[in-house]
Amino acid sequence: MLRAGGDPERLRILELLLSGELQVSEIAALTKAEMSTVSQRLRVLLSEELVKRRRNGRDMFYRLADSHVETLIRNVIDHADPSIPH
Amino acid sequence: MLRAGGDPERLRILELLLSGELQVSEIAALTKAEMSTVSQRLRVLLSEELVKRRRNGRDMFYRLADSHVETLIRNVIDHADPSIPH
DNA sequence: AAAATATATGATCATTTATTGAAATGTAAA
DNA sequence: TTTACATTTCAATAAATGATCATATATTTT
Repeated sequence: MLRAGGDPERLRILELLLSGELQVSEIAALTKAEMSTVSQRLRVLLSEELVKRRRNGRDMFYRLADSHVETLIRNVIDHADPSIPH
Repeated sequence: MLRAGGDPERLRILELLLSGELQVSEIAALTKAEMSTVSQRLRVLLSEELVKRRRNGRDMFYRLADSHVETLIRNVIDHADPSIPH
């Protein structure tokens, strides 16, 4: 699970999801990566249950899996830079 | 930082340190690994500031770096298996 | 049903990362 | 001041990981 969050690009996705649901294309745009790359990254995060997803028509919306994950990400950010307010 | 904790063997060391300080030889014995291997793992944890160390004579004692790390580890354990009491 | 859009999958390849034994370092004891 | 002990570093090999691309699947629109 930590390993899944351990890649900078995947962590970046988790951080983006702190603000709410996003679809793959949105994440691709925000992180400037190919959709297939993003899809791969999401697959890893999904397999470690760091994120969940729901389908809406042809879109797939991803979100953080639960409050543990949210706590974890915030905790990591705080450890990395305690000066950033929560 | 997450990557440092993302290796199962290194995470195992962090878990052991939840209970308090340990010296390298103790960790080696507990995890059944070569001391040089343990030393390498500790170096990674140290470089990401997940652990700190102090020297006492020829022994080197390692401990978790701070409360963030402790929170992080407990949070990970809880996410992995919420049935384990804290 | 075909076309268009959105996402997922699998294979490959380059890069990173981990492990190990041997040599080196630092500390204390004889 | 030699010897022993604990830990670290080094260099080499072995293994795991991530990016990319071509292809596949799913859903909606026409």
